[in-house]
Amino acid sequence: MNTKQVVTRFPPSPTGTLHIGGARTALFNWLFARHYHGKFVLRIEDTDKLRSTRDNTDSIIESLRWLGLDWDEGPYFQSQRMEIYNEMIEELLSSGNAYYCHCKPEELERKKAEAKKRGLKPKYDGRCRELGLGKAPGAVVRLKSPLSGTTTFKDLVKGVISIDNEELDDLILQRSDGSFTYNFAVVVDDSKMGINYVIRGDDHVNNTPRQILIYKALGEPIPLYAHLPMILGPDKTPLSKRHGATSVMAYKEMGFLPHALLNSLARLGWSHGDQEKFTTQELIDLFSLDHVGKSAGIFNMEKLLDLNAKYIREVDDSNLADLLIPFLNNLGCSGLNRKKVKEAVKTLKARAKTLLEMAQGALFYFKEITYEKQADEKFLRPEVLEILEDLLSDLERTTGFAQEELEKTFSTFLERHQIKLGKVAQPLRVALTGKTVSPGIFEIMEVMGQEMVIKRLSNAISHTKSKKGP
RNA sequence: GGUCCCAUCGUCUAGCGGUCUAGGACGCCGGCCUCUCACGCCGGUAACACGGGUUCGAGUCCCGUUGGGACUACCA
Repeated sequence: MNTKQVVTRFPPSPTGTLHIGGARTALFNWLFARHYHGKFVLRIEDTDKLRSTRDNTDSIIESLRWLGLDWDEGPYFQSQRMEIYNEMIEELLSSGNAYYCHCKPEELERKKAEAKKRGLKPKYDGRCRELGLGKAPGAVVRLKSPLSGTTTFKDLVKGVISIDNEELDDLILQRSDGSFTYNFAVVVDDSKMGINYVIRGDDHVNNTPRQILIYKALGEPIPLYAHLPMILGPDKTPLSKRHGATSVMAYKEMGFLPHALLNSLARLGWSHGDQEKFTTQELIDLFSLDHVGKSAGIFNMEKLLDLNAKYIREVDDSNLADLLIPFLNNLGCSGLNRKKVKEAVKTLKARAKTLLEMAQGALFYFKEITYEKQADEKFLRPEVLEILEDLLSDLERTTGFAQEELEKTFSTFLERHQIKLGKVAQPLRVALTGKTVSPGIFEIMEVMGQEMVIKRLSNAISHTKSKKGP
């Protein structure tokens, strides 16, 4: 039995915000670590000084927190680990597993182009490999990798993958400006941090043999790998900024619940029979790499929307009100009465797929309304004036504004006029909300309260009267 | 070009040689419910890329074809 603790990691590069693909990678690493009661490490790969920003780092961290993906160690910053990389370079140099190369970039470029033209592999020719060159301005450090043989690893999702070492050339570990390359830094960090499961995007499979070679040169144990399939946009190309909303924070702003996103991400590439909905605990208990699919998938917005709607319905009214208030504020509603928001939420929760949508649907409770043109023309007609006026006087007279009481008031009203509810419901709805679509009229009347209902109804009546003309 | 990876309904997927005339979910289309819209409920639509093997038997294993994708940087 292997008693070694599982250690996974998520190493975002702060050259952008956390996007859907990154979030899924983080989630799988997190789930795997939690499932095995292991450790989840966060490491910021900010070696690209030009493109890495503090804002992006903060935003990535905020996104992870929002999703509820907590880490046990870190965040580490690669930019603060230069001494370690340097030490490792020295070690490789002295063990003969790496060497200085003095070749000029332009020269290499030229050779590469030439090789390509002749249909050969554009790889480094190993000119400086055995020269025993020393440090010099413009020199880089290269890995002395095996010329023959194959490098094989058993990917936990893809199976055995092997590649001839001939395909790999002596890759650069340290650049001429002293900085370190990605493949090198990753291996050093993963190794130093004790990462034993590397779960990452599919786009790294080709890097894996190179990294394994570095582990071997370092004499360090090689982790187990699991490569996750890519997430594609609707056009079947890898998800990118072009696809609009790809950043996790954008989903927050659109009114998605973090758990809905999480659930949705989990189901993209992983499955557990026919189950679609999972609590976080179920995800942790059930997650395993052998039910991760091998093929790339398209991120399905419709399904996320549906899941989000389902989860919204599960949140209790009071919490939902708290979640909704910021969205309402953004839409210009201030000084909100929390209790009224809660009552409003009750009427809206089955009708909104996102918090934003719900806030928009709740606006008529909290802001002055305007009549939608179509609604106005179709339902606020002089023919219904008489009925509306009579209804208004009934509503003014009644003392009960709870739903059941309103229903009673209405049934006697309808009986007196010998009409069906359908006849008054739509005009009344337009009068109260300005729209033809809303929650049930009794529900909204109760939430609005007598005063507002009477005011809106009389406004609608005078508005309709004004249409008659002289 | 080379190397590597991938291939079930429109989409996410179940399927780990027989239970598959291929199941679930989203979407879409009907219906019921009904004061509108939703919710809910009921029903329907729709897929194993192709061709060879292996086997008594293949969606499931092997090979090839085709089609996607990744990598091929002194980016990560």
